[in-house]
Amino acid sequence: MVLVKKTPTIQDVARFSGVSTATVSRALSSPERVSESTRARISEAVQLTGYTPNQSARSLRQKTARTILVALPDIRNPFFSAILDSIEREAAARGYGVLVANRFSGGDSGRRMRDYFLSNRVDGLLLFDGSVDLEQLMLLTGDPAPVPLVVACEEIPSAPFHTVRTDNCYAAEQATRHLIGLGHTSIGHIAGPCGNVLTAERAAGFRKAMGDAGLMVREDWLFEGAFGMDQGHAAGQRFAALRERPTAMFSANDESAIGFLSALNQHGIACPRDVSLVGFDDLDIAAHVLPPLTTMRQPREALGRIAAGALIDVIEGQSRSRLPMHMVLSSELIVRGSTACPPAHQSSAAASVLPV
Amino acid sequence: MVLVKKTPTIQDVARFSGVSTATVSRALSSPERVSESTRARISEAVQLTGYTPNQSARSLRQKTARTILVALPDIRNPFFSAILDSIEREAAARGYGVLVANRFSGGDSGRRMRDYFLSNRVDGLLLFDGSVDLEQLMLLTGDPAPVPLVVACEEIPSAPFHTVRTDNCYAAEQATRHLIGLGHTSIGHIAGPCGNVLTAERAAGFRKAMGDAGLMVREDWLFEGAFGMDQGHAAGQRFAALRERPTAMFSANDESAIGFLSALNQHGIACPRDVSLVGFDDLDIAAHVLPPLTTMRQPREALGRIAAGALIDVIEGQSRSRLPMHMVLSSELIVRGSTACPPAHQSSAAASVLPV
DNA sequence: GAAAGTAATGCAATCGATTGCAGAGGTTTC
DNA sequence: GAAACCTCTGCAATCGATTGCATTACTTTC
Repeated sequence: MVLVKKTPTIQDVARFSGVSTATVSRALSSPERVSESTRARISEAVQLTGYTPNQSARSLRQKTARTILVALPDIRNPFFSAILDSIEREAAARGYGVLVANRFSGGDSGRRMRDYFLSNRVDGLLLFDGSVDLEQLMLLTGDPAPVPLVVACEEIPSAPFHTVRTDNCYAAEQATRHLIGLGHTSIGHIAGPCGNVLTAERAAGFRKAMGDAGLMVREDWLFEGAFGMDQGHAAGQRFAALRERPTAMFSANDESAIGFLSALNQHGIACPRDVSLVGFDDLDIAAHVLPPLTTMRQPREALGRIAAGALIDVIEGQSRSRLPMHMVLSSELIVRGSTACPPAHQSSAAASVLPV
Repeated sequence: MVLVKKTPTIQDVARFSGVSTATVSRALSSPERVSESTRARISEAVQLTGYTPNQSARSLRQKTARTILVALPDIRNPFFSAILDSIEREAAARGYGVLVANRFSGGDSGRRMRDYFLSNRVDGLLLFDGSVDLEQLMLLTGDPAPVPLVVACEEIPSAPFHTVRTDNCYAAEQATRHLIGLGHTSIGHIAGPCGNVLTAERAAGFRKAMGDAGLMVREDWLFEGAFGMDQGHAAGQRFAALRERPTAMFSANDESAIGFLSALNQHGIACPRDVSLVGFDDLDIAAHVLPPLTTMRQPREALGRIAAGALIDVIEGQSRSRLPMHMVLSSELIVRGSTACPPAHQSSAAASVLPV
């Protein structure tokens, strides 16, 4: 009694409109090659049957999947989830689906990626995780014709791919200069996980700004935040235990900074009175912690959009240049309440007043 | 000179191992049907050629995509990104890919979903967005054989699908009781966006706990937080402007609560001294704001894992029951620093002491 | 008015894996 | 020793859309 409706195929449409499947296919993909009247009959039949092309059949024939793979280190990180949002939007607008592969590092990541391509599930890869083993993937094709791949955020030096990233080094420099401009001379740094390219770049920017200003970088004022709130908190604990503390800190990301802040509070260290703090990323939360966090805003929406667009351009062979392009987006300093002049300034001002 | 390596097919493996493609196929999918020696030769050839089955061909023949579609209202929301993380893990473990469709509501959502199924791109749908139009999707098949679909978080009453969710109403009740247990009698509520099922359930739990305790719910102490930090902040502004304020607030989610907190701080209203605050979700950030947020922890990891598992069971026809199952996970109260006894208690205690 | 050109359409091969059916060769059963 | 029954394997159809080539029926050109 139950009428099992088969999902309509191109055959059904062809039968309904009294033409061959070839004509139906052409009517849908290159309408100008089909006469007006036939086209009308076909689109009527499409309406009637509710036909949608079978993607598997199309993929098999055309060897494209109309799907991209996004490999992320940790999707729970709000930094990445915002990017994924804009990737998804751009991809959907261009008719591509988005497959996510999370925590995409570790031993067999190369093989897993390779399988995605070999099994024809995806046309391209958007890689946000620099720790992935690319060697395996590179085996896929000869060197001169690598798989469509765009590397985002992380830098993979000398690889023949487009990259999209923000200028971490310069941004870190700017963040540090902001503190220096406020009068701070003793400044520490909460770094990311070691081995990470971002960590290295941001630390380099910090050192550069310090060096340019003729300030010393004290190794005991460098903490590892590893990009997590808990690790930032731990850094805060160690900070509180210092005999001599810097008057300002630059954190390599907002999450570390927020964890750091919460530890400060536990120890009765006030921000920005006792210590100024600059974060990195401008997560939504940054404006809402106490005090609101001064931070370097990363253009997350643009990053995802541009990376996805570039990848699809490569897939469709529309990439403007044959050579790998390296796109660098710039960050913006957002000054909020977590930075102020150093207490030393005030006391030295006081000192210079009192003796008079 | 460039050797274009074609991606290896089952034909190549067959040729290498001197058997037919049928045997190779069987060796890979049901090894027990192939003799030991042949199997060895085949797996050697697989190694040698680096063969991976073409998923499009397989999908076409078997009418399965080994992919699920996850429809989310907003992936940037950390609540959802944590769930997506566990979905992805569970799906990957069972050999399924995860396609994400973000902001999956609005006019044509039904048609978009229908197309995903009709085009054979996905085998099932994990729906986190109650505002999606299911009618269109239901047209796909007869009523008795609906598409594999699991509805998570949101409740769609009387629909013939498995659902996985947390007991929002009871959890909200518990959260409110926690405040009542501390001695609060004037309690307000920051609600979610109106029209949302979660909003309604959490508000209902709030009202239930208040009613059970014989407490009045004052309509001017109900704010709309709409689940965003900015809206929570706005609610905080309105709270600060009240002539008479409640001594405690229950917020329908952590983000609203955090926005609310930041507004309180701007107005010099101290939490928990002047007002206690309970959130909902236990985002990572909740432990790191100031004061650390008391909140109802949602079992996010379990939610994603169970929902994905249930969906794949349905897809593979292993679903234990033919009837829709309604799984309800329970939440846990995490008491942190944002809740305390009401100031009224202290002053009344003081009052009762002083006159003596 | 013949040759050439063009527009619209159909035929049938093709993509790569799966699977129903059948056959070959061997073993068990009575 | 014939019938029945395995086990292992191959043949060829099949899934649904795309596309190179061929065909038909006009139109244009000189």
